[in-house]
Amino acid sequence: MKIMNDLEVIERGTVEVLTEDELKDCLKKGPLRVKFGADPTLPDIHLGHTVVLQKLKQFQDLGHKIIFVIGDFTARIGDPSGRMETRKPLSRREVLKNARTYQEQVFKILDRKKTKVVFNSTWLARLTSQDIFNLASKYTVARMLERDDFSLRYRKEHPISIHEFLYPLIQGYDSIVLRADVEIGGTDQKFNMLVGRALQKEYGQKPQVVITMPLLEGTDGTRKMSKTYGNYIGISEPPKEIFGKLMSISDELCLRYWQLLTDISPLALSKMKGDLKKGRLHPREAKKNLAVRIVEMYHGKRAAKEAAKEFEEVFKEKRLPRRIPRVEISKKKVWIVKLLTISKMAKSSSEARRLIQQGAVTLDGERVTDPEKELIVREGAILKVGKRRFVKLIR
RNA sequence: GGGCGGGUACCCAAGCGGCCAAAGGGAGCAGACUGUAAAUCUGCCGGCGAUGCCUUCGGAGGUUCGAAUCCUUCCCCGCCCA
Repeated sequence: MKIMNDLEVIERGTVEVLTEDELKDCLKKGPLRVKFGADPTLPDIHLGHTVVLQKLKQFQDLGHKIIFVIGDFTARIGDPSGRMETRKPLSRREVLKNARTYQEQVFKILDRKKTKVVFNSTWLARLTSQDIFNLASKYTVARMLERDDFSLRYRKEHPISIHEFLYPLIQGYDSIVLRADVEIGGTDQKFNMLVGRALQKEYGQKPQVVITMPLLEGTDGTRKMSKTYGNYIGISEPPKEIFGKLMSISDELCLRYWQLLTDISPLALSKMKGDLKKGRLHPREAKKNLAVRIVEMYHGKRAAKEAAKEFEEVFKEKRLPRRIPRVEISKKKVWIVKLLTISKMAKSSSEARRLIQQGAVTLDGERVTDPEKELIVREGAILKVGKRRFVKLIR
């Protein structure tokens, strides 16, 4: 009975479990070793990562052991998953720095006490070329080319480097070393994780159960959330930012975010769906609740409340934000274009001119339309560019 | 080793002697509309105190009144044959 219940919790929200039967068997045998790997290629983890992390948390709550593999070695090879081109290799220093912030952030979700953190360079850096050849002999080029991203690149005559073929093998080797019972990752990791399974078999181990989680769409609603696309929300961003970004997602995304990013029960979710459909709940409210909930998760109740309040004030009541960056102006008279560039509101004076011409600039609520305008700086004057960027002028 | 095709702005991609700061698309930014929605529409989208000037089309030279476009050379990339 307990097993059936655990199974239900584990499977909720997953895309695939390979295979369910194996998972059941494993559950019978007691606590599982659940592997989760992350290559510290970028310093911040964003909401997209949290989908998998929350699943891991559920495993922890059920009493299983999480092995968090920091791919300090693999990061330097570069995961080819979903890529149309080879990744640029990272320096050892960058990787280590990223790894540190990763850990900090990951434990906002995971229970530190129930997590074992390992660095895969510990064993991977020690492999001899002999070991690597041996490993490489366990898999074939044809099977590698089955992979979507590889075959696409191959067909399009884009380069594929040999080391990219090695990547899945190396990652799979982690599973062998760790004797993983289960590995969890996004759907983009399916291939790599399956290679791990195949290799475990080759090395005489019981193959790991592979669980894939959906990839979260970014704030643009189409592509997966990723820093390179600039459509991400980092969990370490200021509450105000997280709140604002969440408020500007589309209504369709809102429900998806509820489902994947919060611990909302299936029941509550379907109720919300119904309410939205029947007009009992305004989409904006649903979004606001979501924003509050998520900020709460990473910054606490108070921050969430404040962010919500300020949001209302600035955008609904058109009031000024609480904290406005100050810029000191020494001269009494300033050319507007200069003012915009020195206050970093515009990257170049060409851009400053453009913004003025497009009517994006106001000073104390008054629109500035003349790019040649010389203005007298009033202490505490508010310069606004676009809808949300403010600066206070100080003498 | 041989043959072929390429390197253009943040990305994709046209242009192949002047009309090119360089078509088109995407991203981004701004404005309108709104719920800071999304979608849509419009504009902008190298730099410069700026009706002009300066720097860009892989690098360096050259031809020409004039080069992203032609020539030489170098670097880089892909494919095919071996």
